[in-house]
Amino acid sequence: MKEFLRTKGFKMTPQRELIFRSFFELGRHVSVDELYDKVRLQDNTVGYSTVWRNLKLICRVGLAEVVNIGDGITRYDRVTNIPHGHLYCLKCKELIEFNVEQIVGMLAHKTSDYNFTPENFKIEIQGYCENCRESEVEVVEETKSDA
Amino acid sequence: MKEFLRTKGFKMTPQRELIFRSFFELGRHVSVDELYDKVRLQDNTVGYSTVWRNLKLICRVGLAEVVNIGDGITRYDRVTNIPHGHLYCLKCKELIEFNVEQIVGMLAHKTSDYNFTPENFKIEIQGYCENCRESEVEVVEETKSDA
DNA sequence: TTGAAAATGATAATCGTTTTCATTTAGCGT
DNA sequence: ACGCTAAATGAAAACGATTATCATTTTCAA
Ligand SMILES: [Mn+2]
Ligand SMILES: [Mn+2]
Ligand SMILES: [Zn+2]
Ligand SMILES: [Zn+2]
Repeated sequence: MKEFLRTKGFKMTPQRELIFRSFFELGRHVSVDELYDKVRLQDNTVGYSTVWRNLKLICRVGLAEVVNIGDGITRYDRVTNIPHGHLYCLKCKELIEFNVEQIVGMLAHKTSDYNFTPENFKIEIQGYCENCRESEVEVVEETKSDA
Repeated sequence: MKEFLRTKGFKMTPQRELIFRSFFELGRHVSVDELYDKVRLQDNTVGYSTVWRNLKLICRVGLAEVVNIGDGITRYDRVTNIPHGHLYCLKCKELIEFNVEQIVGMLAHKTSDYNFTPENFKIEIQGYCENCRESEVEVVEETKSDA
């Protein structure tokens, strides 16, 4: 990792190493606060700015990307070899990942119609998960009588 | 429109009427500030809060939905009969719409594997438009500094 | 070893969003 | 038409996540 960063022109530091390691341990959909908390468990001198900046760095070197589920909190998702989209449950806030390899392929083809060069694809579906499905109907019904 | 809102339990006001009309005149990807500016051209007594609240109302009654292109500004897009995705140019910030009717169909089918009930689909592709394609490489090199 | 460039940490600034609250208004029932 | 109540408004402040600032420390290549 140190070498990987060096070739990209960045230096390695103890804080950076801890932050990177902690991020990959957390794995998915990591917010700055979450990562900060995890990092502080091992070293409570690391600053918030440092965590934030390194999270951006992880993105810049292509190891993660931003995922925004609409709750106002920026989360960072490690980049996987297989592209995935997100199913976001509006009720329990669960975030399910699903394979979008084929769909990305089709989208990539579609963008060529616009002479557009894609860099990344975001496919996010909001709705209701298996468990929250029933209560969805109730909510809709309530909204009616509400009005 | 007045009747439409009344059936949903909302009142009509001169401000609301102006805001709704202005929103649909602007059409696509409208930020609060943009709408506020447009509204103020016709009535410079309308408050920012009122514009913001009515934009939310337009969403609540199903006439618009939030679109987030990652620049930190929430935009509101009128709901169209045909679902569309967005091509967002990372350089010139252009926002191109494209048809995703077929893809949404496939995604809807895919979600059933997860017993997930979709409510809405967000398909956003970041990249470089025709005009900005060449300078893409340079940009990546430049983006490497503190804060 | 050493100097330039980068990184850090504390803090403050920024900025879009949301809330608060006193006041006004819409529109229903009478 | 009138009065009432819930909704809507507008000014301002609160909020909160993100980003910038800056003095200090650290890395690493020469
Ligand atoms: Mn993910
Ligand atoms: Mn659009
Ligand atoms: Zn759920
Ligand atoms: Zn462009």
